[in-house]
Amino acid sequence: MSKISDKKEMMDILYRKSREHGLKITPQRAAIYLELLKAKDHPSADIIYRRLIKQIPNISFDTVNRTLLTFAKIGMADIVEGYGQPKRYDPDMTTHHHFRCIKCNGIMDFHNKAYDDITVPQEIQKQFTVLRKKVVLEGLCDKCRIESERSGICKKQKIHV
Amino acid sequence: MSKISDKKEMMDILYRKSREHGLKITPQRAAIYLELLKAKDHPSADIIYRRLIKQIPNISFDTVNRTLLTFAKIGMADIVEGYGQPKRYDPDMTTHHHFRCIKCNGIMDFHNKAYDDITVPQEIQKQFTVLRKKVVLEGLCDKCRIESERSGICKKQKIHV
DNA sequence: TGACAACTAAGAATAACTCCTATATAGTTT
DNA sequence: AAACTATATAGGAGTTATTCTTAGTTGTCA
Repeated sequence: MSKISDKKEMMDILYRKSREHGLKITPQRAAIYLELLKAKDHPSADIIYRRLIKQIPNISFDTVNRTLLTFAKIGMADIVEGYGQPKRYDPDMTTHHHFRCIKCNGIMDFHNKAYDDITVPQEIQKQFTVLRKKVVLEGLCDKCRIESERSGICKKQKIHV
Repeated sequence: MSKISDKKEMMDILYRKSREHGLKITPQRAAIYLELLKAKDHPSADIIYRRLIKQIPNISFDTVNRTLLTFAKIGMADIVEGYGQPKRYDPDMTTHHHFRCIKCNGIMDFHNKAYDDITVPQEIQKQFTVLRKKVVLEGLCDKCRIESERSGICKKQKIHV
């Protein structure tokens, strides 16, 4: 749930950042960025691709994937932490935090002042240059919790997460 | 840097957890678990596999991968947050936090009382069942920072992270 | 407006799993 | 301690996600 209010302002980011890094602004790149801004679900390259082919039927997956990686490199998007499987992108570059459901892998953004203000320990500051900090909460979303309960508390002898 | 002092105690976990879930203790499984305990680098299945074939030459990658996933399912290992690419495992199940280098992808564990004690916001508690919480710090490790600086502050027209 | 670095589509190649199947074996049960 | 059986295994095939290659195209800057 990115708090992106002004799309024009966001497109300025595309122009400014592209210029800064000597990158060209192509129709594909602009479309990919708009699609990412629109998305609230931390989409993978494949999902963005599938949304885009409706408007640009012959865009290639590689272009989408490459462009999203470029956005991540120049600080126009973040790759959100996942646990294997496809990379997922987030156009919200402001400090925010994540709740992740360990069952459905859904990630929910949230903002929290106290979390924003955590201080980096001395021992870490000495060894590393910290550019970003975030709190990751993990557990079950309501939907998955209810499902787990419905499917029986704990069938003995069977693994289930 | 997992704080694992007593390997015998850790092997007990293998026996206890396996029994709990009706899983068999095979030589492969024990070897995979020992190898994971030994590792301090949050290895991927492939890395564990390559370390193991030295002692068990005909072990299959699938067995290693499947077993590590099983460990994660029954709470004997964690899959650490990654950004695409292979899943990486951590045998340290105690609450701890991560620093991740955005360049070399190295992950360093650290413990911090203040971070352990952060409280989950009401809005999250209402919607989700939080099972775990951790702070993820991201940036550059010393090695990569020095390398970035050496390769020029910012070659214009070139992207580099 | 022309040079050229950056970009593109399409498809091939690679990486990282994941599934399939026939065989083997751990942990009972007898 | 032999038989049983659910689970595990090796090896290879299949799948998914990503990256590379190539030939041709297009923004940008001079």
